[in-house]
Amino acid sequence: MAAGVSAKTVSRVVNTDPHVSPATRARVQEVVARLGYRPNPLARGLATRKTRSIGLVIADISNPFFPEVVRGVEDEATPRGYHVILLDTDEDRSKEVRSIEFLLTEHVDGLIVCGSRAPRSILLDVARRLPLVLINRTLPGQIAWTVMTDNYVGGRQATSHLLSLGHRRIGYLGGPGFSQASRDRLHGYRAALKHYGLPYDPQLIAIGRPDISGGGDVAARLIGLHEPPTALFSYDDLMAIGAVEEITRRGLRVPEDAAVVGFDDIELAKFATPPLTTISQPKYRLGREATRLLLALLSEEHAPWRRTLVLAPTLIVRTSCGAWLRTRTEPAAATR
Amino acid sequence: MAAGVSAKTVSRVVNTDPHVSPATRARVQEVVARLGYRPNPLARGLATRKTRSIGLVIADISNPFFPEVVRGVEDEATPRGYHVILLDTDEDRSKEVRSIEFLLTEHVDGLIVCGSRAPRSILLDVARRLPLVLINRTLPGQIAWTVMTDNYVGGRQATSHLLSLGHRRIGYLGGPGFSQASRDRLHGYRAALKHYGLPYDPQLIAIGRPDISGGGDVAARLIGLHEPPTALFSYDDLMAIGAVEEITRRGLRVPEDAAVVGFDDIELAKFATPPLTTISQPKYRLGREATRLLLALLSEEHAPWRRTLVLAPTLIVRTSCGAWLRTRTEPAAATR
DNA sequence: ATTGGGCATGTCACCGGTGTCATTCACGGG
DNA sequence: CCCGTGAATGACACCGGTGACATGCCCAAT
Repeated sequence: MAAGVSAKTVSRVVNTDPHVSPATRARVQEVVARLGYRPNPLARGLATRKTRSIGLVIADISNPFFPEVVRGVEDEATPRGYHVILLDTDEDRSKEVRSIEFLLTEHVDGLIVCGSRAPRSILLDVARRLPLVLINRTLPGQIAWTVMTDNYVGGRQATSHLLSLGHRRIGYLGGPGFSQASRDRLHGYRAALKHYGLPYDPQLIAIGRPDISGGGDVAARLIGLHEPPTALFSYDDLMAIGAVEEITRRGLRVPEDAAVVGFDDIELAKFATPPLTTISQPKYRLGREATRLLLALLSEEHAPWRRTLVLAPTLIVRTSCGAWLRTRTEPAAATR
Repeated sequence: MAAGVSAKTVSRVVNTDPHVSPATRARVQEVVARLGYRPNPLARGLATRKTRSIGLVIADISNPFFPEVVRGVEDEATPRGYHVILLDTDEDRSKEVRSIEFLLTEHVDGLIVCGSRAPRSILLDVARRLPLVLINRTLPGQIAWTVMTDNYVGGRQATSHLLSLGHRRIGYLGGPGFSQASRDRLHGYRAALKHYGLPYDPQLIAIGRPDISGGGDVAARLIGLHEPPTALFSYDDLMAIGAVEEITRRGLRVPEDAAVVGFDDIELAKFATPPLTTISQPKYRLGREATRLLLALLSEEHAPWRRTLVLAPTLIVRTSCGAWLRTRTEPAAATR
């Protein structure tokens, strides 16, 4: 080549192979810099069967929960030379499956799926083919890894908060039925009821699209009940905001006529009217930890022995539950 | 191969080359389906020098403006078999340059840059190498294509709205100095002032990070002025919300003590307290049109002759300007 | 002086497709 | 009956790197 050296030696220099003499290395590096040479990732990928890319499948980039996760993933992956192929499933189960298939044929080195609704069997197949890290979902069989918020605890916290404020008829605005996170939160909800010795009434559970309009729809159904709930626990903040909107439209007030708790703690929750009491998830950290885990698996140094990393949720008390009306812990004026 | 046919013929079938007999085609297709064969995009890319991927560089995925754009891009690209490599520059100029370089070595077929702050010369170089579509930024020389909101008009609308409400001292919370969108909006602002026969006072202009805390900082500077403005026009909604926060913290009220207009019309604007009057950008369409344009360039059928597509912004009047205080067009209770 | 071992470097096939051109074959016209 | 023509198909090199292995060389041990 231009440096009077074989292609192979260039390859060695670029990949910092130790078996190169310092003199040659320096010479090659000089030429590389001068020519602005960049190895072709395609050729490299073809030869090594590694693309240094990871697939990231999320449910809906328009839901402010996900951009935080994406940032976490990127901030961890990019500095280590991995790039991220992001696919949005639009909360659609079959689209998620297609996205995953696409990423497989694209030969990503590993996969992160956040907010998965795909059938278990498919994910198991995938996990057998390449390293798979799930966010807020688990898989049986020690094949995939998981990073999640403790959704069960989060659901319990939210419900207990409402119960402690005196509510006895609490509705659950559930997310998609295929969502494990939604089911986990529901379990937490039931556990809290049980703890208070209250019966579980399936009538008070309704599921819908996890966005603002979906929240409105589901809330409308529960409010329309013969004996409507006095409080709502929502699968996510967007649905909660939709619910507040729906309640307000009916001329009722939040929290005086109906209390609402959300989940996620997106920025909107803080600025909504009234500011939304919610369960905070460590969104950025979920992305970051999932990626850290995935890259560790890829470097194969030491596959972490723990298959699941559980992060703690936090109850953020604002005003949509009227906690201050009774406990006076937070004055009404404290909007932030 | 398995179908008793050469690799080349399989290639022809997969690429729907017309020079294959129907019988052979059917046979090959059957085998392809049975074996679940998928062409390796890397090998293909190596041979054809086309990767069927496009790079998308955005400033900050956490800013709700961008996810909408991203969706637009994906919804247009994915169905046509292109995939999107998304990179976030964190509003950092040099990071943008690095991201673009990365995408070049990654051999994307084309590039979309949204919210660009990179030096003009670099973008010109890029545009000479591959099709480049910019969102909300232009380049001289008929080399790159542009899809943009009419930021000049948007700036004028916002400022005129405030002027029509009687404000005479209007501050501009500017975005990053390298942002053409911010400068364009400033020009609109100045044009509106001029139209009203008012002088342009550079003291009333301050720039900062285009996020909530940045908006708070910049607002604080303007409010601290000897003779503070009575209204603020903000580069984007996040800054506007930060400004409202800052104003409120000082015990002042919006809109009574200071009016605020934002830009973008993100969801937060609608739900903020008070609901934010803002200039709406067709975010999703920006992404969609940019991609449509880029893919048209890639298919080379007919490079569109118009280099620039300008979309119209819309003034959305809510309550943060107190328009209803004077005009009574929108009652105070109309939160949505 | 010979030999063996380790290091630096090169050779060559191969990753999995596609572009170019050659080959084969059927068919119609002279 | 022969030949030209065009359609179907295949052979082969190549895209740009890397893995496996070979080679050449220097030096220490015998």
